[in-house]
Amino acid sequence: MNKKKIAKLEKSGWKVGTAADFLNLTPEEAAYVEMKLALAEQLQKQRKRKHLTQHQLARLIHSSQSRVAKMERNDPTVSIDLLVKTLLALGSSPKDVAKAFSFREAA
Amino acid sequence: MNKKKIAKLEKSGWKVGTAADFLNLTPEEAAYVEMKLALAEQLQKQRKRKHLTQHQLARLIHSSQSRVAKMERNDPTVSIDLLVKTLLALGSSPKDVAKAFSFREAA
DNA sequence: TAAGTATATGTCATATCTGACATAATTGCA
DNA sequence: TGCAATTATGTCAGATATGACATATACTTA
Repeated sequence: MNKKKIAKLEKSGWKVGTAADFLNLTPEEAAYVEMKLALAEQLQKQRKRKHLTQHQLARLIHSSQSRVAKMERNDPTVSIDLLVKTLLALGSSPKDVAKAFSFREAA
Repeated sequence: MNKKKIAKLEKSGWKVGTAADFLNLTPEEAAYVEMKLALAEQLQKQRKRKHLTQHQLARLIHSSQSRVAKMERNDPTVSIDLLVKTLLALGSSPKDVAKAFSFREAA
């Protein structure tokens, strides 16, 4: 499964169900994109809870507004590493991150 | 905190305590390396449980024995993404990964 | 001891991720 | 409506991660 295809899925399909619903994703691939999405959603939630703009969060983690936007939009160029580091910077504990890692609220 | 230093810490200090015990790690940095270490340990555990050699696991994930070794040794060039993908390939569920993500047995 | 198997380490070319920038689209509000 | 603030998207040069290879070290067992 190539990355472009996953990116497409991420853009069009996310919000209506789970990644596993889509074509040609192996269970591992589906689990992986699900996990990334869960982290992305948790990130936005935490940012908003702290009443930060993307720009402010970007400064906090020495990154840029555009990259924060990509994180929250689950852009395929964003790594789990970056998502995790950002959640930690927002004050999440490893346990919080672990929770975000495996659960995701229905949209 | 630079990467070389963390690599050093990972090599020398890990096994006797938690990363947070060491100098100059911010709480986020400490949490990050702790999480990576927990994933690395879980990975080795799962591989051994399945009676796979590093070489066999490498073939399974289309990687190389040396990279598997680096994953298990927590080499700083290994990303969380790769660790997570590998755990999923070994049959772990996202919940399993989440557990590994936040807990770590004493050595 | 030697030979075979497994794991560890160093290096490198290539692939992927990164922050940054420009700019577009969206949102909120007077 | 218009304007300011915020968020989204495309691009790129530099940074980091990757698989692969060579080779070293460790561990069995004959």
